[in-house]
Amino acid sequence: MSGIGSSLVSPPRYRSRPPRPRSEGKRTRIVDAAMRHFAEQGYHAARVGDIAAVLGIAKGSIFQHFGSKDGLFFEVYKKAVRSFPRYLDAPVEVRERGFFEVLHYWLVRTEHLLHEDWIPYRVSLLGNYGTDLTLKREINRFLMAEDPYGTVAFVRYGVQRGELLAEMDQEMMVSILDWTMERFQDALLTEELDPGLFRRQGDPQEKKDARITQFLDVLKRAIGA
Amino acid sequence: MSGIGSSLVSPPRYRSRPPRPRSEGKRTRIVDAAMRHFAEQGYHAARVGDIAAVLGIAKGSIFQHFGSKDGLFFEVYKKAVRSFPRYLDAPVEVRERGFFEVLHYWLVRTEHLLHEDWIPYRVSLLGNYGTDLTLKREINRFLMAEDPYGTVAFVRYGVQRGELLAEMDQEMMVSILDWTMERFQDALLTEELDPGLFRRQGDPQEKKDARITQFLDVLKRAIGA
DNA sequence: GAGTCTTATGACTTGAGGTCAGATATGAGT
DNA sequence: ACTCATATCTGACCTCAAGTCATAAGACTC
Repeated sequence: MSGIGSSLVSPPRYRSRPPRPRSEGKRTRIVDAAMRHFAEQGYHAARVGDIAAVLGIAKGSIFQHFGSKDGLFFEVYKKAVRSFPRYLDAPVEVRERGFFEVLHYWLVRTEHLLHEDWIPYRVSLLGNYGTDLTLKREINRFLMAEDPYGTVAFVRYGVQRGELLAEMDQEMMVSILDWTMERFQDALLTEELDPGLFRRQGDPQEKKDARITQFLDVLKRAIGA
Repeated sequence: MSGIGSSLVSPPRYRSRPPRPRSEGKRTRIVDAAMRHFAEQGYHAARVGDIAAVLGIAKGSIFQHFGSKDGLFFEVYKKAVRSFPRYLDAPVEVRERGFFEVLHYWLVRTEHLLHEDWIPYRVSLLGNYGTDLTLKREINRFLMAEDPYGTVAFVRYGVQRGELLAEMDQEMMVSILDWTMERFQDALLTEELDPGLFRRQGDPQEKKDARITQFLDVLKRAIGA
């Protein structure tokens, strides 16, 4: 844990310009193996040496490519988050039914996506709550810069359709949506990934559905037109 | 970072029953020094050895008392959070003006409290976002068990006064309040403690007040009667 | 003041992140 | 093919902080 912010982002010095294809491929393989490892072990328990061993390469190699454990995790986190769908990626017929139908679609859907591949979800959980404030700052910068879930566009969409309050500050609505959706999904997901991490223990399916509906009602009242 | 959950909570084995007064006093002194140190350095950069050095005691002593760095931090975190006021600690005249006036009171007030003593706020930030999922789980258990801000009682108060929706699940309202208040306060506070940690950079005071009003409006719509 | 329990000490062990000089591969130019 | 420059890989090595533990010191009881 270096703590030097800059070393997090800037890759090794000799990377003067062109990332050779061989290098690019190896980076990808490292990130994939690391993603799995972080997801399984958690940030602290994960060992860079173990990741190298799994890949059959030298530990030093990983540090050449990513500079530090932080740096490696940051790449892993970005890849994980980028693999998630954006709000407006919902099917057209869902989108046509409106803003809150899209939200409903994704809330229900998240659970299925989780079962298909829980690894990136665990990584995003780690990035959001389980690393270090220094890293968290990088992560927040990334989330603000990329808006990976497309929340901004989604809110604009809701306003254009007249489903969201036109007179409310859009940035406020984006924040509210980000905050509550993240927490609500964490609460749903961690029942399976990390029992006890957030409120409540596993509920039966019908209660989950009821909670989703209830949660959407709250949101509708909060920012709906 | 042991990762063994139990070692986190259960202090050293020989603590069969009665915590002698001498021991209790020393624990307190260690926790206070550690709180300052964690707040200043962050979780990872903080060194148990440094804390011991400041106190002029042996590092081993700290481990005797708290078992691990995690264990020490957990105590520090609990103390920090317990030092915060509960919602219903607001002055009577504010309480009489109603649920949302109490919220407003604390949102404005938080900034002042922060300036008086930023240390526990930073520690709570560390506990919420900057340590480890294992520790985070303990922390969430603690928050659920103790409800240190008195959110449950506060929501009940709002319902009794007829200011909150009687027909909505109270636990849902508690969650919504916890989630959004925490994040909103983080956003306000970290502008000063950790610029760039959350959305937006420092705004002028009048914009902050406007945001508070706006945020309260959202909450009123969301869960208000 | 002997005996017993509690607490403090600091040298020691462990182990993971990180470094770097040298070995090795790659690819272009001739 | 051969050379040479550049990119990449390696693994022994270093650093440093968490955590351990045998021993010493203190405190309390009778």
